[in-house]
Amino acid sequence: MTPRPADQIVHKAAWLYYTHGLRQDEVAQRLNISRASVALYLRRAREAGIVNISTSTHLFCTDMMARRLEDALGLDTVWLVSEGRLAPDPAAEVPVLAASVFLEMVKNGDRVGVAWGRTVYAIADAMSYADRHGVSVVELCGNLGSPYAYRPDQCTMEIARRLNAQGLNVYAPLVLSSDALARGLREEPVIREQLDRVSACDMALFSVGTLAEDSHVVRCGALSPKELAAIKEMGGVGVIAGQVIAADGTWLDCDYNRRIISADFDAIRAIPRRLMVVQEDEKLEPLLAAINGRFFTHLVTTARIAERLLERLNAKADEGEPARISA
Amino acid sequence: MTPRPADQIVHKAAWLYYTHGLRQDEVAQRLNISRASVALYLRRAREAGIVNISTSTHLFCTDMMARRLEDALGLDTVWLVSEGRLAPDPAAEVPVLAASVFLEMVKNGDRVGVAWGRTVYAIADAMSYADRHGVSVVELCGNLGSPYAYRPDQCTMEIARRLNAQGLNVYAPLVLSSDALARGLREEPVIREQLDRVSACDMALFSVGTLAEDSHVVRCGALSPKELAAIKEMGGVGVIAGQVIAADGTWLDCDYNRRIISADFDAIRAIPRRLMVVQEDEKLEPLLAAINGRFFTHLVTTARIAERLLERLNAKADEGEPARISA
DNA sequence: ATCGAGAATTGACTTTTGTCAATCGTGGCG
DNA sequence: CGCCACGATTGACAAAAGTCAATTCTCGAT
Repeated sequence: MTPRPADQIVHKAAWLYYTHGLRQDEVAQRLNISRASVALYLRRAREAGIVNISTSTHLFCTDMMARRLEDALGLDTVWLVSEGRLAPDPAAEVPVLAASVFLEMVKNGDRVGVAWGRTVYAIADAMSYADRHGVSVVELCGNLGSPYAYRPDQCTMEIARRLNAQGLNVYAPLVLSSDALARGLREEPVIREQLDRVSACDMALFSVGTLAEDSHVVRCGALSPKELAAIKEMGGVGVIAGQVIAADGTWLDCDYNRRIISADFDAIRAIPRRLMVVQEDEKLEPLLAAINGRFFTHLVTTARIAERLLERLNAKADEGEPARISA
Repeated sequence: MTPRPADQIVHKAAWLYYTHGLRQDEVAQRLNISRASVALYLRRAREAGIVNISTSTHLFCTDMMARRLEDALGLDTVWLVSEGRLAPDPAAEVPVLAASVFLEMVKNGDRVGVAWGRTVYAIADAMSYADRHGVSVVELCGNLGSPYAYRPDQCTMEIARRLNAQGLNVYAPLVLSSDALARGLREEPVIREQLDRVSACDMALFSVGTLAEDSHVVRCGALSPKELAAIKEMGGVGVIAGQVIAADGTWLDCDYNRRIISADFDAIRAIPRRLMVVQEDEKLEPLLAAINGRFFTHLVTTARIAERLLERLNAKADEGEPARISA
């Protein structure tokens, strides 16, 4: 790869400025260009990810509530955003924090599984560029062909781009029209292989979906309002990687779930580090279900949700039913 | 590591400033402190590693290496060609890159000194035509009368033609049969004047030669295999503008060198911009010698050579002998 | 050769950041 | 209880960085 002269000078300016700590006018002098150009090049370097600036997320796991959640749920680490001067709207801050946490969690050579949805997309969007080696990003579930704004493959590819990693998509639709077809497709070697990659992941990133009329699965066309009602009737409370789960965190045995191409829940649970991100207050119930299903080991959410989570856990504990929830 | 309360505010300031891109005064307002404090906290955050600013190593690894070489050798600019789709054989790309680098470096009215050799000839060959005014191209050393393919005057004239410049040759053989004759010739006013032109050059272009059996100096007939062996015995490792240099970059005091008509090393070093071009892996040792002799300010070579160069420099530095190499 | 569109570059100006002496607050000690 | 010492904080100024309209350069089309 012969360097283009244009990039060369941008990189050089960034090197002198950030690595050597020269001032812009010194850089300009060295490169025989105007200081204004240096400022321009530096901006480009930042935008192109030649320079990475990351901030420690330590601040958000110092909360007492975060500690209590970790203990109560047996989680590895919990990060909480509380409202205050720092974050006028905590929910809006969640993807930003999640992006930083995610970057801190990804190590060189990792294989990372990502699900999809509005939350995951927002995280991808907030993520800064990072300089990882040998990372691959794989989809945890099938795709949606429709021209929906947050397509699974877009999430995957965008995150891969930011990590300078390889993106691997699943070449199948998320939801098929019949059980039989889905079963057949799952047995296809290509698809089989792609889904098997999941358990070999080093970490995973996902959110949990709700089962409301305006929820993601409905709006993206995977689930019709009529089906939705039936599924809720049967005990569905949330969505993990496209599949419906019951309140106890188990796979719901329903027609819809049988028509899905997605990672097996056991395969997901085999991934050592699994980051769950929850923004919306409405996701409390689905989140509780995900907890019961032991879907995640790390959590980023708002203090408000954490509070309500703890209330619910304590209530359960008082009723003498701690077995399921406190792992 | 429980954070001290004092660290909390540093974290917050860093988060708002670096992750959210607020200005210092905005951060100050949010945290109810003075902007001066924010500036102080941010400095601490950087020093404590709460924020991490790094330049990408993977995405621009050849650029990184170039920057490191520049730093280690105190060079003005280093350009590297690495293998890739564009250049299956990086060495073959070197003259092409060198030609465009050279053209960028030549300004109207410049006097350019060129040495000769296969590399320089290849550069001349790869050079596109440019419309410079008042440029003159002068030879850095005497000529070879023999019908050798890459004659010094051919290099000079070809480059002059491409630059629309005036070519000035040295009207003397490169190597004479006796010390005395060479000394006499050097005192000739015409020759004297021609060699004196060298230090008045604005830039120079050259490569460094090896001292192998099949090397340029041998094949062109300047040096017999027997003489070659003797010279290597005496510590010769490379050739600059027809003259043999030792590993430390100094002129080798030998019979051959005394019979040469070429530019004085101090005159060459007086030229402000000096472009060294190295294609072949075998030239590592001669190149190291040329570095020690501070013969060049700009370098075009392959990533492979750069890598080995850095290894060697680091090895030297570890042995506590950095004085010579890191200028 | 000439022209013009679009990109790159720059000088001049504004905004933001860095610095430091002066001030404030706090805890230890006589 | 007052006083001192010392780190934290700040206001004011200097330095550096950001911005943008004007200019120059580039390159392709006529």
